[in-house]
Amino acid sequence: MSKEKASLPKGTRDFTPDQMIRRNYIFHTITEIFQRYGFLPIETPAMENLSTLLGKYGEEGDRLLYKILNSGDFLKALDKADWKDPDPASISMKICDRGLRYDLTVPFARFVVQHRSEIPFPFRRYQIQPVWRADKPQRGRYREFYQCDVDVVGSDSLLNEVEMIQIIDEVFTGLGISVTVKLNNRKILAGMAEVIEQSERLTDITVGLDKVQKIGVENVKKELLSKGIPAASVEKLNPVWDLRGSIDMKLKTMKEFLAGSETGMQGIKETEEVLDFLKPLEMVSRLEVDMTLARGLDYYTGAIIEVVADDMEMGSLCGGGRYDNLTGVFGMEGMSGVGISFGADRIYDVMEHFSLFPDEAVHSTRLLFINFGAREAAYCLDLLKKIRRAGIQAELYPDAVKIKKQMTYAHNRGIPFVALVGEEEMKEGAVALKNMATGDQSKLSLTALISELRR
RNA sequence: GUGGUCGUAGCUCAGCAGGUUAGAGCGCCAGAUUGUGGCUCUGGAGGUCGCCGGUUCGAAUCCGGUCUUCCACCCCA
Repeated sequence: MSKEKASLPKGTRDFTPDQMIRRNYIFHTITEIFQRYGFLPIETPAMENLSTLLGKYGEEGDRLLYKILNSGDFLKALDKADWKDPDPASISMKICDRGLRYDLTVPFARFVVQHRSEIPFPFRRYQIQPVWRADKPQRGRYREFYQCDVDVVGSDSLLNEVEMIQIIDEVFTGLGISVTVKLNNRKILAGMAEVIEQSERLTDITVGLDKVQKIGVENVKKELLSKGIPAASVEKLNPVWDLRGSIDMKLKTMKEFLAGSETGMQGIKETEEVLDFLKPLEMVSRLEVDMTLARGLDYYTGAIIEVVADDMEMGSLCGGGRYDNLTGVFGMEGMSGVGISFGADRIYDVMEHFSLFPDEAVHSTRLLFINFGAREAAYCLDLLKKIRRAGIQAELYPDAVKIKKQMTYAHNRGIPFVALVGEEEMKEGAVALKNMATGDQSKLSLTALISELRR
């Protein structure tokens, strides 16, 4: 019989207890802040109907969706043409009705529409769950990863954008990560496309703009030209490349640039308003207005936000923005929302890189009882019950193996105290307590032991 | 999805112009110490050299494929 080799699908990972304790530290920090801002938790299924997911993330996004093969005889759905001249895209649509969720925002929009009668608007929810993308794995890029989302739907107020940025600031200062928060507005990008008379090429332009820091202005210009955007239009963008200096200076230049675009000016106005609210709030993280920040997701319509770690190449740690009509595709118009999403796995990698995890995060068993045999073990069980009731994390070694082995186990697990209760201690009604750090050992009564460990 | 890269003991890695029984450190197990971990000493176990196929008298070493890792592009948390 051939043995199966233990392995995992590409891009997925197990988490060891050590890692889970650290991951939970991140989740707890984030959850606590979400709750403090009055957000309510929800969960949605790992799989959604494929129709819910398709078309929401752009062409690239559709490619990265994991599709689930239908149960039963899924081949029935195919006709002769499919067999003769197979087209993977159309075939997959016929044999897959469901897919794994790609993010938490679209399922949330679906949730809102479906539960509209039960939800008090504006609805503030948070959601921490894994998502799946069929991307090629790299550092900071996994096929299964956790997102931590907060969204407000049913409110146009820019106060929501302000709160999102506050939450970002609190989360990252809470975790001790130094970040830069980048802010832009889709309306500004749309205005730019308008001003250079290339509105219909908005996506190409934003994708190009997004690459400026990475490949440089000249290469971006080349790319735009190669995509068929006229040289005259590309040249008109020059003021955007040259943006320098303070936020106010950038906005001033952009106002002149966008003067002819109503949409663009609206974007500027919104951005200024958010910044005005933020000003007296004194953020810890650096806030930047970045006119080249694009964000790929198609559904953003207003503010767009991205957070990157300082002094480390790690993509974005958090991203989000305003989407005016996500629920519209599910038949519920006029419902605007803003939301952000924290990438827990990237946050973990950054914290690991900078050694930002506190030691106290590892809180496990404090006292181990050595097992001397059935009679002694039964006696220890009774002591354990009282010790646990006193709130002390304690356990009994399950097998009556050599003391040395049991001591080694305690040592390897970092358990600070060991209790030895053999025949002699049972007779005396005492417990021999050994402090593993100092090596000191003394005989104590149960109450003395409890008060010792409580310190 | 395109291009490249890595893969030897549980871990980190050495070995490789093809040639007897594939090594080290750490870890693990046992003993020195039959009611005591960490330190020390002694001994031991553990490898289809990612997987499949090819070239060769002979392959960990060369070639092809495949899977995995990491990287660039694309895109993104």
